Amino acid sequence: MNPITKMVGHYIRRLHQISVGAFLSRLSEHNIDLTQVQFAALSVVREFPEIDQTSIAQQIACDRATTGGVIERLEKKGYVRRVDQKKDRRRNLIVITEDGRKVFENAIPVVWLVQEDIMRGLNGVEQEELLRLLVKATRASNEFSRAPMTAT
Amino acid sequence: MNPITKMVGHYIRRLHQISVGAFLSRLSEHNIDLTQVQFAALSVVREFPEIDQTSIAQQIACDRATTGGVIERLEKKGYVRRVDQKKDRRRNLIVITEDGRKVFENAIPVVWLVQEDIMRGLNGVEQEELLRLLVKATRASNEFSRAPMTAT
DNA sequence: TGCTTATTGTATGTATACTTTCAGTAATTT
DNA sequence: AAATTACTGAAAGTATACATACAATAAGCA
Repeated sequence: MNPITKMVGHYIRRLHQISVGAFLSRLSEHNIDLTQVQFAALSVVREFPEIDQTSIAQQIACDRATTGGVIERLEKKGYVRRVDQKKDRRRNLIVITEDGRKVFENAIPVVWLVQEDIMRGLNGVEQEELLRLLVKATRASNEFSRAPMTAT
Repeated sequence: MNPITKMVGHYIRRLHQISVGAFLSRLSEHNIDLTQVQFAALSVVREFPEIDQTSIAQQIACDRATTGGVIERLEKKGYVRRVDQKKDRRRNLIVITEDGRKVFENAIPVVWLVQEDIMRGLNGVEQEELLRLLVKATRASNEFSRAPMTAT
């Protein structure tokens, strides 16, 4: 018996693969060109009208380098704009565009379907319990993570 | 309230980040140079003395391209060897080396510590329940995944 | 036997996700 | 005011993780 079949990390990796895959196929079914992380970034940019990349990184729990790439791809698709700021010239302020807002709103109902896809093997009680345990475990280890979430 | 804070996928991604991070720091504390996936691949190569890349891919649930890269890095470190086969010249047989065997065995106890790290916020009952739910959800969605696990 | 199909590994391109390092800029301290 | 420290974004390097396409090879079938 292979030791990996008893390791949580292995199943977390698997479920992450499944989650990413389900997200992509569901959204492309609806002709929406967004990844999971791009959706997360867009949701933050929408919520906070003028936000810089470092703050986005903290909200979506990616590091600055990764977040920079995510924003770059969103910008290339025309869903956000980078605005130079005069007050602090190190920072880019990221602003959602009309296209970005539209795509995000179209994506929301589809994204809820993905939740079902991921947990399709579990009944209602189990689904709630999995979410609860994931949140609890994540919260407890958040501070030990390289890119901790600093927002609630 | 940001919608991503209610999405399972978001927490699965977070816990995966935490898991990968914990794995790397624990193992580097013990001067072992292995990633989670490399460990998984090594464990399969050890269990099946003469195995080809596609079969490894199925066991660790990565696609062939990704697995090729993993094996390449393990080969570069001297933990596995690629052996040309005469019977079927498309296939490489992957064989674990003595170094690889040693590293793997040293890694095993450290890897168990990682399991604790990941679930440090949960009590014993919750830890078992999380593992159970992860296994159940993964199994149910396995067939829908791009790189399904074909081994038990 | 010859043709078609399937399989294996690889190459290329994209997207996360991190590390380190760096330049430019701002804030703080002396 | 000058020096130090901190912050911001970006660049380069590594490792998954996929899609797609391809060449070489093997297996199946007519």
